[in-house]
Amino acid sequence: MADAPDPRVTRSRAAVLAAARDLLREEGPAALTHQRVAARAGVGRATVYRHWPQPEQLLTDAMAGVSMPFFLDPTTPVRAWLRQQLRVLADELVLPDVLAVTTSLLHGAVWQPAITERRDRLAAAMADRLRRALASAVHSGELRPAGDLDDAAALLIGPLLYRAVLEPRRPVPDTLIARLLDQVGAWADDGTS
Amino acid sequence: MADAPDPRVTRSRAAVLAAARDLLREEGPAALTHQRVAARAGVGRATVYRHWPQPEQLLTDAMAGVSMPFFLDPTTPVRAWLRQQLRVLADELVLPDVLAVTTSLLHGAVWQPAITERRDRLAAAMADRLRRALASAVHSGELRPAGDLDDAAALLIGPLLYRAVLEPRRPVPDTLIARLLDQVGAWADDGTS
DNA sequence: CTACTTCTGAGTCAACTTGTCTCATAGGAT
DNA sequence: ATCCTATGAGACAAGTTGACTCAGAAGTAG
Repeated sequence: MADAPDPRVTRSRAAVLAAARDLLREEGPAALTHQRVAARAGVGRATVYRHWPQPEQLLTDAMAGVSMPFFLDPTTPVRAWLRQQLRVLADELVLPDVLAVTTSLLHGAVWQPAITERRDRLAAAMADRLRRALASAVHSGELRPAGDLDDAAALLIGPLLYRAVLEPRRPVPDTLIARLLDQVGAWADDGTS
Repeated sequence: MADAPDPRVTRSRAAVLAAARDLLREEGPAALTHQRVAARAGVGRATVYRHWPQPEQLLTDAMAGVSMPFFLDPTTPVRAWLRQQLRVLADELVLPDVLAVTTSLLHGAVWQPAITERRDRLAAAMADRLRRALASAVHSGELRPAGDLDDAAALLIGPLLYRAVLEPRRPVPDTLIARLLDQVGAWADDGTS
């Protein structure tokens, strides 16, 4: 039972992680050295080494602080839920914290196996959630799909990702989201246009 | 007139850039230190410093070696040309060299102004080329657009980018590309289905 | 072929960073 | 009040960085 967490440990970890998140957002993952994080957190350098012997773990934990709870708990009608989820995703993706974590994840995944695994889990989770939600809509008769449901993640999230990382100054209009929705298939008219 | 390029300079630059590209592909931009590049290129460390005083320039030049000549010189019918361009783009994006440059570009653009500018130029060029090609198709009556042509880049390239950086093990089937094409608008029947 | 200019690579050097270790001390449990 | 443990300060060797020097090789011009 790890039931008695020393308050000092809790405090140190929190301060370091907050500093790491700030540095990640402001200057990118390369700034997450033990020294800089320790200085920013107002903490001894040795303390950072104690809790995170390898800088990679520090980056991982800092990224984990920004979670991505998208496409969870679908509601009916699925179309309205999906529209709202895509809207939220588009808006969140351009937030500095989220963008920093996203690009660091995509970038790090190319060369660091630990991050590759994280990325794969995220991608699989998103694809799976979307597939399930859409499958339920198909089952209930709300949606007549226009193609493989396994492609839905790429089709729906892809354009939002493109805007966030390649054209960050162009916001995603609601009309674009509507277009993405229509592309998934034919939706039964539910009055929400 | 810089008409007399010293062969020694040419040779050194070529060797260093080749080494830099290899390192970028194999280990990412963080590996592009003067020391490692010099060692890999079989060149003196001072030589690398002479030509690229700042490591950032070295990264930029190494990335420039992998160009992205997509969506150039549209032909008619535009639909067939676009399908072929998307096919090539999807296939190229997963190549190690291209993927390394792409993710480094997206990642670096978040914090390094020089790379931000590169990314913006690339994004603007792709959007512009696509917009022009589609506009000509509209003008010739080949395409009846289903929405803003300025969104075409995000709609067409976004899903391919998503697959490349988030689901690199899932190839892009031709059926997905066909789906992307149909989403741009209604194409006049040209017999190529 | 000779004399010149320029680039190269090896090396030195100080400043800095990294990872490890020690130790006095303060915060927190009992 | 007493013990325990995490902390922060600092020391330390090893490695890296960026700047510099210099002899010699490569290339050019006569």
